[in-house]
Amino acid sequence: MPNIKQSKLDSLLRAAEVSCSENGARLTQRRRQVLSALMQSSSPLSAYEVLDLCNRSTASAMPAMSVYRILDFLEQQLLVHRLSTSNKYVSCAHITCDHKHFQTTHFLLCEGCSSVEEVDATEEASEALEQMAKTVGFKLTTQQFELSGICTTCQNSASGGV
Amino acid sequence: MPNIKQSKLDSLLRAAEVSCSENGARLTQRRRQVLSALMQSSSPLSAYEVLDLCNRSTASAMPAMSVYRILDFLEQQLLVHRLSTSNKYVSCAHITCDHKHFQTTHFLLCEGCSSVEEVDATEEASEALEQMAKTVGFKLTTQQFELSGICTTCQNSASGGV
DNA sequence: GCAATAAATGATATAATATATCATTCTGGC
DNA sequence: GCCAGAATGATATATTATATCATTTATTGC
Repeated sequence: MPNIKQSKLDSLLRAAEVSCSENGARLTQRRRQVLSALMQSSSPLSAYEVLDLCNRSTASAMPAMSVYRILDFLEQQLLVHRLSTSNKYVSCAHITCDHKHFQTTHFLLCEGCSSVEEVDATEEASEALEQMAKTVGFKLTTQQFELSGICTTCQNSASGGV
Repeated sequence: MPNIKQSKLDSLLRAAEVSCSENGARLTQRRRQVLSALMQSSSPLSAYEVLDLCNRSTASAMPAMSVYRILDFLEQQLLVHRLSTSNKYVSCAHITCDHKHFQTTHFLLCEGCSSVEEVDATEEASEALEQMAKTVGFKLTTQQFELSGICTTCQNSASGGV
């Protein structure tokens, strides 16, 4: 499960903290706990899965309510993304770099290992979708797409698992 | 709410019945009731919304369990589609025509009036998305996309509603 | 530093959504 | 009519999410 180095995790959390303070927000202990759980997971987590992980790592139990509140907060801060097709959450892949979402984001969800790849939309894809919508008079506003498929690793391993 | 003519509804239901029997399945009274509710709705409905509509139109109350079962059935028959971004259901737009889903289907969801437009993917869109996924080694399997936007009607009415 | 204020969290209740399971009814083939 | 399988009813319960008020923690102005 912790397929991430401690040093990496620390630097991610530090970047997240900076990002928050730039918005006049605080990355509190609880929020750090939730974000940390997501960062350490190799796959998206439901709110209650996050809750379980948090309550496994600390003595003081966190109420479910807090997890929802904190996930909302982290989402607003663009530190996590909510995958609406599965009602689960992933930490943002852009926390360490510039941490901007210039264009539409695509999430590639592996059906084999449940991993998620966060990629920016290509010009071609955005245009093709816009054009398609335009033919029936629709003006797109979607900023996020969730696509299912098989990742490289799972394609190469016949079994399909990790 | 019933923005569909009775004659139209009847022909849709008849087509659905034929489609079922071609698969060796039956469109029972209950199933017809559920499908009919979705056909008459101008926007996607949650399972419990379907339930309410069904229970408004008949004397004998339907248990929630049945609605879920029947929605699963209708989905397997490709008579309804489940929108995973909202956990709601819509009746298939292809029931009267050939009723086939040759390629990937896109659902255009209007943020103004909640209407849904079901369209087939264009070559360009499919290719562009595949190509994009390919750059990170993903092989797409998604057959359904849900895109948010504003429909023609809502674009033209300043208020944004119907 | 300290009271006043706002932000965050805790605690609890409950709403909304979905599934599991077994009993009963309906249907078509014999 | 009887049987087997399909469909539905009935009930319980799991899962997910929100509402609300109390309490604690941080921040600000003094």
